[in-house]
Amino acid sequence: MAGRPIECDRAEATRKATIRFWEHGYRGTSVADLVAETGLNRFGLYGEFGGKKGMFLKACEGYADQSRRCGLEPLSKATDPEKALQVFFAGVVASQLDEAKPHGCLMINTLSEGAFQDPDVQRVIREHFDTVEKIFAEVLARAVGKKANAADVRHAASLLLNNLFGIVQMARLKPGRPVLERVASDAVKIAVRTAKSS
Amino acid sequence: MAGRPIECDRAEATRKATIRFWEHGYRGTSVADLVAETGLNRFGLYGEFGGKKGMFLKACEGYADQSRRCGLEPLSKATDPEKALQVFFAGVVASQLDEAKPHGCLMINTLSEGAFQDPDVQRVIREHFDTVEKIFAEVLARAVGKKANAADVRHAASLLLNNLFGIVQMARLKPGRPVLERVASDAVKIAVRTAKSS
DNA sequence: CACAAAACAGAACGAATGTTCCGAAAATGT
DNA sequence: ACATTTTCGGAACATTCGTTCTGTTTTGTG
Repeated sequence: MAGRPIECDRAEATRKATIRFWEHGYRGTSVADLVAETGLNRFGLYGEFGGKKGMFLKACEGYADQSRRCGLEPLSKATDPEKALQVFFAGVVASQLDEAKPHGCLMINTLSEGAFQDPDVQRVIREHFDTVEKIFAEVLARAVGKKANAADVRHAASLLLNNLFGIVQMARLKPGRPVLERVASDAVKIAVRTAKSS
Repeated sequence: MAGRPIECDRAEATRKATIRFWEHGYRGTSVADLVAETGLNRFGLYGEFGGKKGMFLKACEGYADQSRRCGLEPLSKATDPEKALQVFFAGVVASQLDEAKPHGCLMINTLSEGAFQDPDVQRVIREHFDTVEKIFAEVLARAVGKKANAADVRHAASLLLNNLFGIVQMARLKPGRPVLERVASDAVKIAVRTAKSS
């Protein structure tokens, strides 16, 4: 039962790997890159994460978790739902324009990558966006009030998710901050209006 | 001036290569794949296209060209602009749901791939979406009529492009045809209304 | 202080990558 | 028919890929 204790800091390694995957994608990241970036050695990488794919899964799970904790939880707790949505989307735009971060969103990037074909990866991504859409719907319902129609709210949430996808992709073309901000702002206004009208 | 005549059909080879890149991306397509798919041999591939990147560029150019010819030209020529936009977006949805075609859109897929970092590739993609947005704006202006405000129209075109991006990404999650169709339909309605209101 | 257990560092693996090169085959011009 | 020119088919190239394996070092336990 004795033995050398592990050196690796799983959390920190996952964080580093996430950045790398986020910026270069699954295919664009080699195990050598991961070793260099995370400080792990191959032994640890395979022992603790089960290789490249395992590491990618952990990265995705962590990213989704963080996204929901930082972005979505404030939405659920907000007293002014529409305002909260505006803040959320403004945050998305700001995040996309932040040059210190990789471009795009790891979840959305992965949607159009080969890695999405993997069942485990697909599960994480789908689960994430299911949650996002669900929370959108919940917040929209609160914004509308008691007379909310469930179908309209669900549809408005789809619109919102659609625009979220759009904004992140659009940001890659660097159309300028005002354009993105107005698109984001309008997307929220329109979604709220859609959720109301039947 | 004599010599064996070339066997390769450039147009057909480009078409085949386009399918492959569209489905698997730049990174996910190897030269061996291209050789197998197009029927070209390596000699022809390098001689006629200048290698993998050259082939990808030709594929992108051809795809953009075809997209504009089939999707956008009807928009420009339409007598009923709003109806034409509806038809256009319905076509996009149908295309995304068509299981005979690869998923997504080569242009949009490439936006979030490493290949987008290449200046030549980036030029083709940007040019394409500039054109798309410009035609959206032109059609929206016609839908609004003489009293169209240029800034509003431009913004509405951004909204439309944003939703186009969204729909294509959203389709990967396979949310069901009705959802996509309603998102598409609403996106057009909203854009037209936005272009009108000042 | 040994002994065993675990992790480290990196060599080694076969397969796949994009590209280049070369002998064989084929078609044209004389 | 012959020589020349060009393509063909695939071998060969050096890298790089993800993964495995093998000594060596470091730790905890008896």
